[in-house]
Amino acid sequence: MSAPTAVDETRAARKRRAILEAAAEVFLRNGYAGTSMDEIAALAAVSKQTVYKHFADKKTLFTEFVTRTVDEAAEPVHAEVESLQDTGDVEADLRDLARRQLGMVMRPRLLQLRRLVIGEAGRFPELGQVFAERGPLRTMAAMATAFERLGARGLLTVGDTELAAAHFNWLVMSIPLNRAMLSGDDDAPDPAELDRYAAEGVRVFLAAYGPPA
Amino acid sequence: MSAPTAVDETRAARKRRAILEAAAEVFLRNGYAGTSMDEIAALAAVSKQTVYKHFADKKTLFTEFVTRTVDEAAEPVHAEVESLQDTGDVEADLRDLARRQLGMVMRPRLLQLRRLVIGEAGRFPELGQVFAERGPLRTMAAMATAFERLGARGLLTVGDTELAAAHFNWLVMSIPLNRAMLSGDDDAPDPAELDRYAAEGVRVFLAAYGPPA
DNA sequence: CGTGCAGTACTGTACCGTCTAGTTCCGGGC
DNA sequence: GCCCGGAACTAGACGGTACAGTACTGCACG
Repeated sequence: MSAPTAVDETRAARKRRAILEAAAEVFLRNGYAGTSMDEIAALAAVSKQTVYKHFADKKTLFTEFVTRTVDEAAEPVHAEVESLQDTGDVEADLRDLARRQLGMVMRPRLLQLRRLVIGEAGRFPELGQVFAERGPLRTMAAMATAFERLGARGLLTVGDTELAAAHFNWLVMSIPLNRAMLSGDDDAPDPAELDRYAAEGVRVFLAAYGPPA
Repeated sequence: MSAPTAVDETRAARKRRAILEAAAEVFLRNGYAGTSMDEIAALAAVSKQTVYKHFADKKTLFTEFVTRTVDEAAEPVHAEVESLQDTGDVEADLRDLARRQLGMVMRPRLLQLRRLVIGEAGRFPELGQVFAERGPLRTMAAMATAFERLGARGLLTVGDTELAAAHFNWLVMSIPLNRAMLSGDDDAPDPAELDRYAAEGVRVFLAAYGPPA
């Protein structure tokens, strides 16, 4: 009967969640300055009083929403990386990993969030930091340790593993991600295209960091 | 005596320029929604009436400012690329090119502009398109033709020249650029660091696209 | 039955775009 | 060199709207 919404949740907690969900939608659509608290309250089907009961002010609600959303989005990405270091087929598994990460990063919601955070980075620098640290930086750190292990097994030739991880990451993601940042269009791009970017990125990566000839 | 301001300029043209310069500063600092026309007028030392004489409304002023700034910033980047195709030392010249482009893209003003355009891409998609087309896309297209020539000369091994240009571009720029996008900090990064990103990017690029062994 | 919430009015501020009234600039005729 | 007429500009008020955050009343849910 009840949607994804957990039923055994105090009324207050339910309201709080409704507010955060509404805030997400409106902030992502209209930006920080373009969003009004009235609109959020209306969309959450909640009185403004209640909004201010849960969140001190607009800024607090905004930062709460951003950090929360970053965490939700970042979580599933890291798990994938772990399994990489025990791979038997480096190329195939790298390609798989690349493709999956691309799929994650290019989800419409995450694209919108990235745009929002970048746009406000000058005014909310701490949000940019949160986004970077809990998102890409954490993933790349995990990747760097995996690369280190693969290097020890003789399957990769990496000097600076951090740099290699960054190169891998951006070889795969840069093209579609940067295009998406500048075009307002958030629809998921053609999967075949993403396949291609993943494969070509991995190819270039392995040419530079592959096992010694 | 007279500052960079050209003296032989009609009064109207002078005012117009003052308005655009003020708009640049305020928009870049406070974003579109966070900027008021009063503030621009005040900073330009001009009455609001005059602002509206020159620009129909806020949106018009904004788009005019963005397209103008994009053009100014993009121009010097393209010239560099041309000379590449006649190079004698591919690696050295690629590294040089990479380093110079990095220096261009990482200028504070251009970083702020990029953030602004990305942040508003959902609401002003045409601006994102302008930015992309007159900026990175044009540079990459020029690079692709240079690569084609270098391929013909046997100095590179490129199949898809467009893809190779994109890979080159992002191998060099992604790391510092994406960091800058998310940290609010626009100060030019350590030059030695940029040297390193240029060199390492070129190294990886040549491993994949270098002359046949 | 009492607390938490809806509904809504309210305060104070800010802003866009227009308007008015007075002032300065500037080129052309003498 | 001097003056005039019109265009451009200044300064600020103003209407209309929107918004952040507060206050208050009554209702219904737990």
